[in-house]
Amino acid sequence: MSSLAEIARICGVSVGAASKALSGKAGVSEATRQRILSVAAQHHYRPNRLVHAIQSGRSMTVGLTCNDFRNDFSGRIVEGMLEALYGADYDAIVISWDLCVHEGEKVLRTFAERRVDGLLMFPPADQPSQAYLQELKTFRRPIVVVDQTFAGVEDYDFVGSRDFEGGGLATEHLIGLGHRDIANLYYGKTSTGRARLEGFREAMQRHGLPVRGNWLAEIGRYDGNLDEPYELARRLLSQKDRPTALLAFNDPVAVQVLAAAHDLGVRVPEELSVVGFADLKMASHIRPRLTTVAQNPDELGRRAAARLLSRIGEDGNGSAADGPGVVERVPVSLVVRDSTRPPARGA
Amino acid sequence: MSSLAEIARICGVSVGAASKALSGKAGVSEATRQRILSVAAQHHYRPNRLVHAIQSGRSMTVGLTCNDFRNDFSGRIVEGMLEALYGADYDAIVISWDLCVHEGEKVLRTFAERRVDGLLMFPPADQPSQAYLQELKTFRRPIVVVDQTFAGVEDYDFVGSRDFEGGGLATEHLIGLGHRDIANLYYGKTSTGRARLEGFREAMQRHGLPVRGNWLAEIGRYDGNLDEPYELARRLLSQKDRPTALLAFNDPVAVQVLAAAHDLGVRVPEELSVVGFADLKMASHIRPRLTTVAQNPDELGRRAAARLLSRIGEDGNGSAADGPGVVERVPVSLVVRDSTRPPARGA
DNA sequence: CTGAAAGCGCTTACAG
DNA sequence: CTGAAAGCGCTTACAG
Repeated sequence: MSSLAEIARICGVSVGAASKALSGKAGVSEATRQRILSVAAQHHYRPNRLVHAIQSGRSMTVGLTCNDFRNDFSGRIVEGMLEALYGADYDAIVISWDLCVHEGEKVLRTFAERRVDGLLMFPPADQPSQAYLQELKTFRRPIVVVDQTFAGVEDYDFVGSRDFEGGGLATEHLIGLGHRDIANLYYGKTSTGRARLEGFREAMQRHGLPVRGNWLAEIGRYDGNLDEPYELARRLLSQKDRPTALLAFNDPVAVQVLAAAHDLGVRVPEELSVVGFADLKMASHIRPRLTTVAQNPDELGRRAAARLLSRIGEDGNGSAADGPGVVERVPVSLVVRDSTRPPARGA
Repeated sequence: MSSLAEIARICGVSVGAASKALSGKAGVSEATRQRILSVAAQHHYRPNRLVHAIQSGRSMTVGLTCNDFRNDFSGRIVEGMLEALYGADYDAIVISWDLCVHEGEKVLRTFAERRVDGLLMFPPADQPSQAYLQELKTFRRPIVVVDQTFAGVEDYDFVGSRDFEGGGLATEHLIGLGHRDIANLYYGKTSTGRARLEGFREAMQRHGLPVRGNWLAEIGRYDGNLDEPYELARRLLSQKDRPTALLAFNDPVAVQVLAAAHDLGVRVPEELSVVGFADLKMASHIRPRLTTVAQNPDELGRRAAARLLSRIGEDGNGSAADGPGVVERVPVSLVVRDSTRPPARGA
């Protein structure tokens, strides 16, 4: 990789002159500038941005920790982020959240040592260690938490979805169809899961409908296989007094509900209405097409990145010191498809 | 962010001494070292890795371009890469491939300016511009292409799956079940799609079975909605002489085939056997569970990263100059589930 | 054991 | 218009 010094030497000028010529600054004759420019192009000269980062104190990079890239939801969040960052000439250094949980402090140290200008945290359900939270405190740069909150990050900016409203929307939809016996397969370990459940509860209460204990199932372990959600759904649907409708934590869980119903011979939507959450691509691909609460992951990612960039712009290490973070909630909307319909039997 | 100079000043030593103490080098008394260490810890001193990158000529970062993070396949590749990189104390600067296609040269320039030590390219179907390929040539660092090849990158190292064998495996499975009338919904725009089709062709030929033109459908446009694959499947299955089995380009396409079959009232697997490719999570979640050719994306990612790291280790700008790149093919395997069974009517 | 100096690749005031 | 020098934050020979 040819250096400025080489270019300067070839052109017979000082590095200072070469620097000015290449950066478009005044102080060199047009002839000299052209000569330098052409030599630089010939030699594929690429200015070393690391130097600029050191000199300016801005690395023009942000750290990005993501829980998993395996689904259409987090993937689109990441894409939204990358898009917004790219537009601001920023790049992302990406580390998977798994590593954050297991070696969290080390990961944060890496980010600090690489002098990222800010941090985008897309956390999963697993609560990070105390050491991690501790290290976060000493991370003197803006942080934006995305989608999910957890204990210890209340002070940072947050961009998420209107999960509570989403839970309400889904419930209202089912109640509007005439359902009264509504089950909920929720994921209490995450802030989103709890909010959706609360939205459900509140809507049920508003309509004077009871939330029955045996129609409430909590997912304890959420992994890629989704074995537990499947089993829970199966158990729930095997009961004598089966619900006529079910709200799932999200689309993948809803797919497990469909699978369990299928395996038990319970027809959807004839005998059971199912609502998901997220509106992943799969939701409209499977049969029956899934009714779900659509989120806007791209927007989530873009807004999170935009907020971080604006914090970085504010300068003055806009970290926790500034007091409680700003909370932004992206709207959700109900998408009605084929997995819901009025109940067959009277409630 | 406190600097070494500050730490040194506080301790009343030279920066040189502080540097030695913190890096564990000899040349400072144990007492001094301890003092420096404790002051550094108190002030949350984080060495500036950008400086180290400049001094050593190694940034300990690699560029990673990915076509889309939206699915379980590419996501797991990326995770495999991040895992391997992290183990070698490397980090990834991630840019989405979309940007590579549209502003490819600019993206590569960014990587060059950030002095990444190598490049992991996970390309999609879209052929990048000439300007991009041109810029690639002047990128004097190792490059590893993953999963998919395209014209102009034959000289770089490549890590992909045994797509050809996979196509053969799937076909042999169907033939073994007694199918003779096998359709193929393929994606000719990608190297993987072409290889799978060839594997199919070769297997059919080996068994003396004809590949019928009207049972061969090429996907022209592959996007997230998969509207075209759905339509193609629908048309294919609406023919008078319907095939008894169908090979899909990949799992998402197979899901569209299931949807089309469902919508036409064609029962799977009773009237139609369907085989996918990839073994995404969804494959075992949907009903009927999908028979598919399993790939190993994590391994793909890990191997690609390992190969890149080894090239970087070799030093001497191991780029195209070294002649044709090494090609590595990760094995695939058939996973038989519920979407395939012997044909009902005689062939 | 400790400090002063050079150097990594650049930019930016400051002299000629 | 052009060059020499200082400085960004560090490391590493080289003197004391």
